[in-house]
This record gives sequence, C-alpha cells and structure tokens, in this order.
Amino acid sequence: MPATAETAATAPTLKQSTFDRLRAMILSGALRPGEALRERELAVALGVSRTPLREALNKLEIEGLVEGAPHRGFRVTVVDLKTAGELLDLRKMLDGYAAGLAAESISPAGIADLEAVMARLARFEARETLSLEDLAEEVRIGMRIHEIIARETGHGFLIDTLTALYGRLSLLIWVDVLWVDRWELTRAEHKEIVAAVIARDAARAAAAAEAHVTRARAALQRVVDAQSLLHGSARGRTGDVPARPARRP
Amino acid sequence: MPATAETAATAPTLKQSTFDRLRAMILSGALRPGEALRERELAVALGVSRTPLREALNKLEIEGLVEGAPHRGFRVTVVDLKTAGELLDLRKMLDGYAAGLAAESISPAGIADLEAVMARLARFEARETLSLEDLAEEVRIGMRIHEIIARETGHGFLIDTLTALYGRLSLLIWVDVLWVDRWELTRAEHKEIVAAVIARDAARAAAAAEAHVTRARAALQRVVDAQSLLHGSARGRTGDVPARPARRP
DNA sequence: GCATTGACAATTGTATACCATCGCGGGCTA
DNA sequence: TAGCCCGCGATGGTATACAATTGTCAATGC
Repeated sequence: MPATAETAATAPTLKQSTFDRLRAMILSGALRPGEALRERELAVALGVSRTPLREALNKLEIEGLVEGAPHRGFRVTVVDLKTAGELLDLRKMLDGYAAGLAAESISPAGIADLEAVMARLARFEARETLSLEDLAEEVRIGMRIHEIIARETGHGFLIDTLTALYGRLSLLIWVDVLWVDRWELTRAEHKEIVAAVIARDAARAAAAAEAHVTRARAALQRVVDAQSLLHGSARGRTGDVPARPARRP
Repeated sequence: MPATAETAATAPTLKQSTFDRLRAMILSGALRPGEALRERELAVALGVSRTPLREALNKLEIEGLVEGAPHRGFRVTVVDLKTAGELLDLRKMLDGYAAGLAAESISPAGIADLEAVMARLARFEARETLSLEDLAEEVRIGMRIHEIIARETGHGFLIDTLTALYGRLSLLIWVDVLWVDRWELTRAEHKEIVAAVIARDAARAAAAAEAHVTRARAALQRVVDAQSLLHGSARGRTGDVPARPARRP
C-alpha cells in the first residue's frame, strides 16, 4: 500500500510518477474539487498514454482523492462539511494514537526532521504580522509535522490511513480556516506536540495531538451549526459543484 | 473510495467485477498470500483483457491486498506477525469507535440484519461439538457482524478503513486461530456487542468491541512471544514465501 | 571452486488503434 | 410545455506491438 507521497519526479515507472503528479496537482489545488478529469485530455497534458494514466486514476480513487462513476469518468473528490466532521472525529483518535506511538519509537532521523521543521517555524515567532505567503508556509509546516509523526510511528497501515485522511481533509478548502484563524494557538499546539514527541512522552504527545484536533473540530462544528441555522437543512453546502463542462462547440 | 465488497457478479463494468472477483479470491484463500499474480495468465483465467485486470490490481494494491514492485508484477500481500499486531492494535480502537457510532445511529434495516445473523449464530448454541464446517461458518458470521456494524456507522471513511483492515487481517492465516481457539468466548463477545448495539447503548457497545479485540490481541501476543523465544530473533515468521515460480520448460 | 560477466527469455510497462457502450443534451413532436 | 428520440462525445474494453527491466543460466576468468 505505497501511497508514495515523496517520490515525485524520479519514479521508476510512468504509472508511479503519473500517480504522484496527479496527487500533487490535486493537493496543491491545481485540480480543484469537483473538476472533471477527462482521460485523453489529461493524458495529453501529462504527456503519457491512457494506460498509465488510468491506472493512476484508479489508485487515486481507492485513496479517495478522485471519484469515478461508470462511463462518466473521474472527478476530483468533493468533501462536504458532514464528511469533514467525520474525518476530523476520526483524526482526533488516530492523531493521538500516532503521536503516542511516535513518541515511543521516534528515530534520531525523525527527531532531526522535527527539529528542522521547528526551526522553520521559529522564523515566524517574532513577527507581529504575517503575510499570506507566511500563513501558507505555516500551513505547509503543520502538514509536514503530522507527516513526520505519522512516518515515525513505523506503522504501515496507520501511515497509509493518515495519508488518505490528510489528503481528503485538505480537499475541503475551508479546512485551512480552522488552523489559520487562530494561528498563534495552532502554532503553540504544534510546538507542544513536537516537544512531547521529542521528549518521548507518549501520554503528553497523545493528549496534545488530540487537543489540537479537538479545537479544529469544534471550530468546524460552529461553522456547521451556523450553516444549518442559516439554511434550515442540516446538510453541508460545499458540494455544489458544476457538472461536466459544456461540450466543445 | 468504493471498496465495493458486495457487488460481485453483476457489476456494471469489467474493471469493477474483476476487482470484486479478485478480492473474493484472495479473501477466500483461492489466491494465497505470497502467490505471484501473472497478468496474462490471470487475464486468461478470468476471461478479461489485461486493461481491466491491471486496473483492478492497482486498486487492490492501494487497498493493501496485493503488493506490486516495478517490472515484477503483483503478488498477494504477505502479513507478518508484527504487522498483524499493529493491525489489531488499531482495530481495537476503530472497532470500539465503530460500535459506539453504530449503536447511536443504527437503522431498522441494520437491526434486522444483525438479528438475522444472530439467528444463524443461535443454531450453534445448543450443540456440544462443532464440525470444521460449523467453525468456518461461525467465523464467517463473525466477519459479517463486524461488516454490518461498520456499515451502520454511516461513516464512509471509517467503513473503507475497516474494510481494508479486516481484509489485511484475514490474510494472516493464523488469525482465525485467535477466534476459533476459544469459540464459546468469541461467540459470547459477539452476542454482547450486538446486543449493546441493538440496545443503542453506545458506551457498552464500544467497551464490548474493544474487549473483544483486546482478547484476540493478547492471544496473538502470546504467539509472538513464544516465537521470539523459540527463534531468538524477534521478527515474525509468516512471510517465508516462495519466490517467483520456475520458468516454464 | 567461486565470483563476475554477458546474453537470453520471460514478464511487465507503455503506446496505439479500434470498437462497444453509455450519458447527456439538443431538437423534434404531440 | 412535456416527453421522446437520436446522435455526439466520452469512457470502457480488446487486441496488438514494442520497449524496458529483471532474473537466470552458462561461459569465463581468477
């Protein structure tokens, strides 16, 4: 279950590199949720034939980044608020578990990676105001922290599950608001999690990771509640996405 | 992230039905862990061309039922004892969570399904001795219970994760021993879980599900410990699998 | 005897052409 | 206007050819 996120350009096979490239394009927003992915068009754009492209799309479908329907092709997965809530609920549990495991078994290389990331984070500490660029960078750093922690659990299935979970969550555009909104808090939480992991304090790390997600979950819940008040219905309203684009003239 | 386990024969596309059939063949043991899957051969055997077959294999790879290496094709995933322990640890948490969720939100149809399954289980209650057939049936019933509970959570990502988790675990041949060994206990635990879910008692359901897996985890741990005593080394010893079969003459 | 090298065969990886089938939308009709 | 029909465009699937890579086997050299 590779979920290869790191090997981007220098992949041994086109299938693999296409998978990686598509993945990156989706996560970076170059391909937006709901966007239809036409095989032949995409194949030309990526410079590959349909064969490796279709295999990559099928893998992404199982990972949950794209959805496919028979004879209607694939489109980038649309995550609604209800689903996002479920994902965060699960993430609370899994992130806590992962942080605890990582604290118990982190490697020197893992510690070095975490320290390097925290150094990047420290650059922002002193500043009074942050540019949008800076905020984006901080979000990336946050993702990176969780990736490293997941990796350092050494728990293959957990890593794959968290990878899919993070990927799905990042498809919900609004999710960044949950962290960016109160950035000092988020940063402090990240520092606490990393400190606990490096200190090999499993209980503290797990608690910190859970608290971190719990806060985001609560923020999301406020959004959901506000929406259901506004619209009467309880269903999330992120999934309103254009159907297939108009036919070419 | 479909992980369609039910739609076996009447799938709309060959890709889908091939995926389902392969999945069933692996889980039923018709394709054994470590067995090499040669494309052309398999394609002929299944009566499809290489294209849908490869798409199915790629999906199964992400789901973790097969492993593929570049230019060396796919083989059925081999699960070692260490991995199995990790999977059970995670399952403890997720099964508990799922049982709690299911208890809160189970549908009338779900209750009916559970009651139907329990009726099948009741047939074995009175018996003094069980045939191997009976034991196999009880194992199937156990799987079914957990499937229903997962489904009734209505939590898409959780369902997919548990599906992959159960699938991977069932690749470890020995795992059945954990349940079959003390079958009266297992049966009682299943009854308790189902009863709690039907009674919509989330806390009790979660506790029962966790206890259920905890017992199996402990049994597995005894095996692992015994092995490491026997062989000195701590590594699991299930992965000893023949390499690629000899060339055809 | 054993390690190294090099050619070979089997298998996967990729490209491409072609046909079948399905969905959608436009346009016709009542 | 509502509903049916038809055809275009897209995906799903097959067959085939070829490129790339791996592992084997045997000959070679130390």
